[in-house]
Amino acid sequence: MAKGNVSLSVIRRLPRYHRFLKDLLNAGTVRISSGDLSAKMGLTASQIRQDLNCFGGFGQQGYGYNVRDLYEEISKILGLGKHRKAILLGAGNLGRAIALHMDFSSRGFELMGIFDSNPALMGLAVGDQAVQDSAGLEAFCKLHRPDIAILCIPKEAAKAVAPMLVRHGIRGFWNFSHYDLTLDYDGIAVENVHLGDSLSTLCFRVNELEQAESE
Amino acid sequence: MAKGNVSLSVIRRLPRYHRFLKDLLNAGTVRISSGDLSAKMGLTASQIRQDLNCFGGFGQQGYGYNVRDLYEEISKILGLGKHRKAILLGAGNLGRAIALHMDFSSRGFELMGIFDSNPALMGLAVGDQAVQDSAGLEAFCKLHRPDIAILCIPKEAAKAVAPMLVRHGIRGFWNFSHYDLTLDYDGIAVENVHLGDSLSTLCFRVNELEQAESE
DNA sequence: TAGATTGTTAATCGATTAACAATC
DNA sequence: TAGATTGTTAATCGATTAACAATC
Repeated sequence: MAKGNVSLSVIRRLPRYHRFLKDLLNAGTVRISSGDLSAKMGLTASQIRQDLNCFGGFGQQGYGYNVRDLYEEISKILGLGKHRKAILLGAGNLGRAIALHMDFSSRGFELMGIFDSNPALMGLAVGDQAVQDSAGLEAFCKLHRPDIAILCIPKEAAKAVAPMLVRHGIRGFWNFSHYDLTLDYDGIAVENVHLGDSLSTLCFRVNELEQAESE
Repeated sequence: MAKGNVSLSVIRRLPRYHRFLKDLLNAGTVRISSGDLSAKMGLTASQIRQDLNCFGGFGQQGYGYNVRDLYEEISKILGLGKHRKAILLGAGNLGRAIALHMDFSSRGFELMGIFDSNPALMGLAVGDQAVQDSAGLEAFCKLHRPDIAILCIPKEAAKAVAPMLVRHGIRGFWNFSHYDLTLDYDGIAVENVHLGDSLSTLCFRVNELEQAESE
């Protein structure tokens, strides 16, 4: 399945393929060619074939790709359905929304615990969980060995807690904080979600379009 | 200031420069060289100089860059501090968190209204706003002419409401839904935040690291 | 078999990095 | 002036696109 090192650009497109294939599957489509899929997704057919062939030949000449097979292959490649253990740090607005809004289980994760240091939030119900005191976080990690940590805490708190998490075997961070984990840790997967940066980018692009218009 | 067309890769780095410069400014740093900044940010000095020179020569040979000046230049380039009008569609967990968590005003936006179609949410207070009925959305748009719409609604709802928003002059979408706006509209800025895709990518990368370890 | 479409190699394009002359 | 560091051009690298032989 895996073929050496696949570039991050390719990997980042996989979840999107996965989504489109799921829709096709739900719509009852049995087969699709790279050409048809490219039209639906706004990519080139070449890129789709190139991307998929990083992982193996899933198609059939003259026919295209079987939607269900390809969907399941990509699920496997992504490693969804592994039930890794996740913990969430920070039960503020964003943290609570992430806990309630995301479908963790369909993406190979189980949310095992929600932690915060604010006494006012202790015991607060968030979905089927109760917010726990960060004071117990290290003991929890020792006992349960979570695989990934979701950081919905301020920059300084993230910086302070990260070494402990790494020491206890955390393998990935889903990082909503402004702390630059990538710079300090090696061999650990970090996915940054910088919402503020995204909004700033939108601001730039709206201005750019407006300027182009008035010229 | 603007120098023709700047690539999206460069633009996406600007908010990050902006953040680091703000930190330097708060720390009282007066000047910084591309070399020092590159070490802090994990980039090459070359790239920093290349990026900045898309917009003009902000440095001084033999000295480097003045932190405050550069910070303000980038603010200007991004167009922060313009007070554009934003509306938020979808007052679910994610929508409410975005409304409460983001600092819109420091990024050139003013959140003018929050809309939802769920009767149970009507009038609910979210920060200093109350959730309004989507039934009144078109009239609101006609009257207030919002610049951007934040979509925290399901795919089908996004698809249904987008044409109306575009008709009333929306210039940008901050899109948290799975609807692919980019495919249907031209000349409108779309920033997608696909949280699910990001989580799936993390899943892949954690697996990849683990496999590499066991080899 | 003929038509369609893949898998894969080669060509192109764009982005990053290196190098260095200009200059503060 | 000498040292430092930019702005900018040239070289490298990687990603995307095009082309086509293989083959279902």
